[in-house]
Amino acid sequence: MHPYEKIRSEILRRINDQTWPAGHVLPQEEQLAVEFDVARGTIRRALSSLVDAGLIERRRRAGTRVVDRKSHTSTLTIPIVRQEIEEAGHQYGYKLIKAELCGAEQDAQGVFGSARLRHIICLHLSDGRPYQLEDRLINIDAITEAKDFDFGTISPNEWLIAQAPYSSVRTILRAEVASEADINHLAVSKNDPMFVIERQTRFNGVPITHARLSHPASRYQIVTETTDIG
Amino acid sequence: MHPYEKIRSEILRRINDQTWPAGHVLPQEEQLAVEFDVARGTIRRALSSLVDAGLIERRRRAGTRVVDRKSHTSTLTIPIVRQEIEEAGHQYGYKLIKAELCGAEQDAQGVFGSARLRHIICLHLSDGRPYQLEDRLINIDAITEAKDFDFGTISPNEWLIAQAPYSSVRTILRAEVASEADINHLAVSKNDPMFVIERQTRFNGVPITHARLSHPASRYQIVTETTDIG
DNA sequence: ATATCTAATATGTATAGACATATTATTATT
DNA sequence: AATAATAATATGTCTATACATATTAGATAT
Repeated sequence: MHPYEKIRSEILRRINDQTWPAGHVLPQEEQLAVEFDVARGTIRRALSSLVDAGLIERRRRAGTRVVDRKSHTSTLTIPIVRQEIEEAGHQYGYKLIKAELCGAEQDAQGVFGSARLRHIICLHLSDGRPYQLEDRLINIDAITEAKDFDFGTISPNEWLIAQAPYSSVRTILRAEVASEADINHLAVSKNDPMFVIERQTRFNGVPITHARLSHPASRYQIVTETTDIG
Repeated sequence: MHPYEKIRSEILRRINDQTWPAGHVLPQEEQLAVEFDVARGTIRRALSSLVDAGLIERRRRAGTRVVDRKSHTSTLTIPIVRQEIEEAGHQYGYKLIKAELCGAEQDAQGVFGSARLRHIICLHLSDGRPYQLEDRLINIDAITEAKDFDFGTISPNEWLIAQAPYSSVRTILRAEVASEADINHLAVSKNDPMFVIERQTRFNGVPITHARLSHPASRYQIVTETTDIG
């Protein structure tokens, strides 16, 4: 165990046992460096990982204080669907349903402005069973190669991640009742609940793509686990 | 803009425009330090934030390589429910439905072993309207104060976060059809979809609490946005 | 060929000192 | 009493150097 890890553990202990309760201002770096008999840089290393973990906040001149935790944060990882299915040990299948050019009329949220779009609907299968219905818009003014690409065998999901860089992603998670399209393609019934992921990516502010990914609720859930920094 | 930020941007640019495609091994720290005319520490600062962003991977002796992105990661923040409601500008309300001692029989997942438990069911309201139904088990062998605490006015959610430290959290997100309890307390109908958050916290490996938080799907969704490190 | 030991090496950690900068607290001015 | 200028200060960044360590590539032995 490195010195910075030992120091981090000790500080964590003091936060957890309320020696340093929420709102408490910690001793400054120089003082901690003296206490633990290390260089200031080592103290900074320990503290910065506690900042990342959301346990403390630091501000110049004001110092370091223990955060009053009002939320749980964890890292949400949404793999590309083929990967997800294959890692679960199943056979991945893909079917293109529709791929046509369109304009702003399909863009219900109006995020793409006046850009020309391609509208793609496709189905991802796990062991031949419908797993995810993908309904996607791609900005072909930004990704010109998307205009004529044949999505018959490669899904837009996969193609885009290899092709188009993105710098920011907005993800919405929600439950919905099965739509007409869901019922038609995902082998679900009227009134069945769906787990829907909506995702929008941008590159340097320019909207690249918007996707609605719907799953039968009975066959889908998202699990996240925080890493324990004892 | 600090030197390390400029360097990070430049490296990011090279990754995005495929100068350094997925799998490519970057020049080593010393070489980058010469190229950008900075100290090695500054290069490390730039690279480590790209590691955090999931864009590169580093291994001793093997070097630094561009990750083949197979997933989108973002930070999921689940605030405590009172905070969530009040920040949306609504009036928070709380109602205890049930709070009794029990044993392992209520622990469907069997995570608590033979620990004694307290089983609490309560309702969170937004402007008087049912918002979230909380069904929780607390390990009273680990949190002894929970045995006799009166949850009549303070919700276990809030009480626990102030009381009990946790070091790891497992969160499951899923869609379900309304259960009997949901229908009884959340003003939803049979067949209505629910958005369910299941959360289990541990402290140094000991299970502290398990909660099932259900919301009417029509009134709830989770939004996450990655920060753009252009 | 296969397994094991050995050396090379890129990243990881720690130190110590200098300077930068946001933010707060104090003082001076209106 | 409110506002603006000024000084103090804790954190943030950068440098330069030394040593540690995981991992790999090559040499050696089985």
